[in-house]
Amino acid sequence: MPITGRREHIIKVAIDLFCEHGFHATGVDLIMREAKVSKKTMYNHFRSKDELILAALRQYDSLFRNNFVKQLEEIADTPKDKLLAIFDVCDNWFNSQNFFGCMFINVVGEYSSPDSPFRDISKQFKSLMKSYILNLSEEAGADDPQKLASEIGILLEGAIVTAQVSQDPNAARNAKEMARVIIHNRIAN
Amino acid sequence: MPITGRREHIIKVAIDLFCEHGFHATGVDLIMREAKVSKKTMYNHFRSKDELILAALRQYDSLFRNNFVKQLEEIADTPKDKLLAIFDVCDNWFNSQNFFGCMFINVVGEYSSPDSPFRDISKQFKSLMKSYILNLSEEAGADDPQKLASEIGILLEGAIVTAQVSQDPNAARNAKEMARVIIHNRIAN
DNA sequence: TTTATACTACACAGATCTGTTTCCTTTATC
DNA sequence: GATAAAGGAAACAGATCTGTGTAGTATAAA
Repeated sequence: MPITGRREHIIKVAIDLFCEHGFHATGVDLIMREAKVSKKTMYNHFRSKDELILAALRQYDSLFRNNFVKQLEEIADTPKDKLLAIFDVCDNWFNSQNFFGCMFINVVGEYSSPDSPFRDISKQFKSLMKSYILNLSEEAGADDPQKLASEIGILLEGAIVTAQVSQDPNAARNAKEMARVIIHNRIAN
Repeated sequence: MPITGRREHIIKVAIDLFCEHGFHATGVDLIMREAKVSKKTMYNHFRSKDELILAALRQYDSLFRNNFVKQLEEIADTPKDKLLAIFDVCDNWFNSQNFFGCMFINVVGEYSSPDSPFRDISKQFKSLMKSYILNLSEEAGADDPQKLASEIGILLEGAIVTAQVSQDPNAARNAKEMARVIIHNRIAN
């Protein structure tokens, strides 16, 4: 194990465990055991469990968004197609082995205090996702890009939760069909 | 305190605490303190914390659905109006003081094990909600009631999570507008 | 080779959690 | 009023959790 990668490695392991088992249920001991590092090392890199959670959320934030956009641009060219392709990327995500819903939705369920930093990061993540969608909506020539972006955002959240809780394999496809109708309805030409 | 209401009272208190703070973070001690009952009484009524969680989920399941349908029928008459009124009821819910998202979405975030009874109850709750929506879709004369019900369901989940995580006050209204478009698109006459 | 840094392994402290038990009091019923 | 069931208060057990401290080891740079 290269010395420089230790911190990143711990975060990576922590992300997986937090996603699968939640935040309170995932103990520091489990993380350090899975990451194969000593507790001393853990607390050398992170002052507390909360700081590790913070680091994990931050890392996952950029990781997820980069990956999401990358996949999107691989399978769609025009802004309008990209808006629709959001749900194709989701379909892959939902059917992947390690799908446990959205980490940010889940963390807000566990930490609802209005001044929790985890809430802030989650809200910011959703805001950044929406910004990207807004950009696509503008490029696609929507009559009201803000509204269309909000709507696609709701469809996205709805698909995620439906796939997670109802375990509906058609969640992404159903959301995509709605998106198609809405987009058609919200773009003049 | 009437003796017959003790069990119900504990469940009621537990529901509130589980909703606000989550399930792992809510200790048995806090519940018994808030409910003003001794630990003996708690464990006399519930074999374990898990059983209390189960009872809370079951109680909230019927409570929420009854209340939801009741509100719906108070403000809308026709099936089509009821489908739309779903999001008006949501708007009230989201703006209520004690809105911490959907208890069933939250519990699945904390207990993702495929054989967890909490998962089953959550899935069942979502299924029952969808059944009701499906009934309305049929009565409204939708071309494909199943599809419309699935779609309204996704909009509902999306609105809940958007209100909870993004704290968007327009979540319900935006979802309703989409519902209007979709319904118009899915009903022939 | 010396020295500083980061690591492992592990014991430990202190808090908290679930669940049990004890002792005593209240309450409902006969 | 006697009796039985249920509850309250609180100690307790045992597990688990976060976080610290110690002692010894590997590694990298001087």
